[in-house]
Amino acid sequence: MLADAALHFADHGFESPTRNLATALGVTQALIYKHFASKDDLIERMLESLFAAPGPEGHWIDPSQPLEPELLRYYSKLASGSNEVRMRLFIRAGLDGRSWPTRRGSALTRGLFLPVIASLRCDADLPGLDAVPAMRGERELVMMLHASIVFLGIRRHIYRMPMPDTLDDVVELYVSTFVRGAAQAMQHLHNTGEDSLKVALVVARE
Amino acid sequence: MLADAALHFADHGFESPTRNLATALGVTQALIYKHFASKDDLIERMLESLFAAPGPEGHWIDPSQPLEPELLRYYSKLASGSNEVRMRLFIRAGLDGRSWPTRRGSALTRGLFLPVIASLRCDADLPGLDAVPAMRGERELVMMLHASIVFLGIRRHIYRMPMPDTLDDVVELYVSTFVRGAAQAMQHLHNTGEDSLKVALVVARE
DNA sequence: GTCTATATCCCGATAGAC
DNA sequence: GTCTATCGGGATATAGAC
Repeated sequence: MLADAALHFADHGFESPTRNLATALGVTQALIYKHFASKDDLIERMLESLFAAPGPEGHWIDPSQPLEPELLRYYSKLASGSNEVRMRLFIRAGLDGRSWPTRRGSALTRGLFLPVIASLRCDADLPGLDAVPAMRGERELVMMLHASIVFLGIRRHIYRMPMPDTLDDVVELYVSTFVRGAAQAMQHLHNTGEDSLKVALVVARE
Repeated sequence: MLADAALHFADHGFESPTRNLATALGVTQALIYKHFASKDDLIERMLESLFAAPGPEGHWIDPSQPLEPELLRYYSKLASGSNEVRMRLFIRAGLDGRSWPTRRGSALTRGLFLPVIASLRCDADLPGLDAVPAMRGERELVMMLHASIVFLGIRRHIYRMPMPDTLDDVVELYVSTFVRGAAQAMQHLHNTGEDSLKVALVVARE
């Protein structure tokens, strides 16, 4: 039931009347209020079921493996498995000031960005994260790749632009371009003097 | 008046009641219907005033100038001047299936992507666009940089994450990382055999 | 141009039968 | 669990005075 509600709200927005939702579910409007205290209660529980992922606690990228294949594996899966319902609700939630999108930030930093930074450091013969904490600039650097992949999903699922079935070729293009560019960017970040990009990253412990 | 309506709808969504809009404008609700045939008429004319920009017809990037400073100039301006109202309405319009977002695609290709591709070709000693038409992979490559910059605006204006006042340092990081990575990506794109990334780009004449 | 007043319909939510 | 029926408020849009 929550999954069907998600499908409906993803398409029609949270302001869609409960009567329309009920029709889509094949039940009467009144029944919704036997299961949920209010419309907002339904929406929040639906978002929770989607975004409060129990989530793998470990790293999504293995920093002990070569970086480029790891990124390819992760982002190919992300791009091909990118779910229209999830993405549209994630953006709608952001526009409406619901808190789910921002809550996921620290999980992303711990599961993805930090291991990628560790791997980039290793490849560039730079000190590990134990010796020198991750810097804001390093996170922004990894965010560059992440943003470009997520944006493929925005083009496909938010604007519904025509896209080929597979984006593996584009993901490969982005990952290889990033890895080559990032090697020099990492050197630059670690060699310059004081800089706002060098500020140590504070990662919420959740 | 349209500008004030834009401000209101950007925050509260297109479903916001006309009464609330009228209050924000400091007029009565009935007055809106003396100026606009319907609520949807008002919304469409507001979006038109924002997105049907007469627009500079020429290139936004000068392909005869060195690429990196040109990109820095263009994207610093885009990132710092990125307008919250415009961005939120652009995303809302996309979610609601309004046509303005997709209509702007070809202007972007002609004004930005094609000149950048021309400049990248030149730097890599590759044939010009007259000899070999722009390829899909080249546009996707430039899109990588574009997406990463636009995503900064999404973090700031859609999710309203705390961001520093200036993002010039991040823009500089992205542009330099891109330019270095793109040099090799361009060679790769032009040297491989048949590939979906090599398909010639069709640009709508508008 | 801007207002008051109002028609008509639709929304979220509840009551209560089966 | 699911339905029918309905309440009170709020939505878009119109009528008509100043």
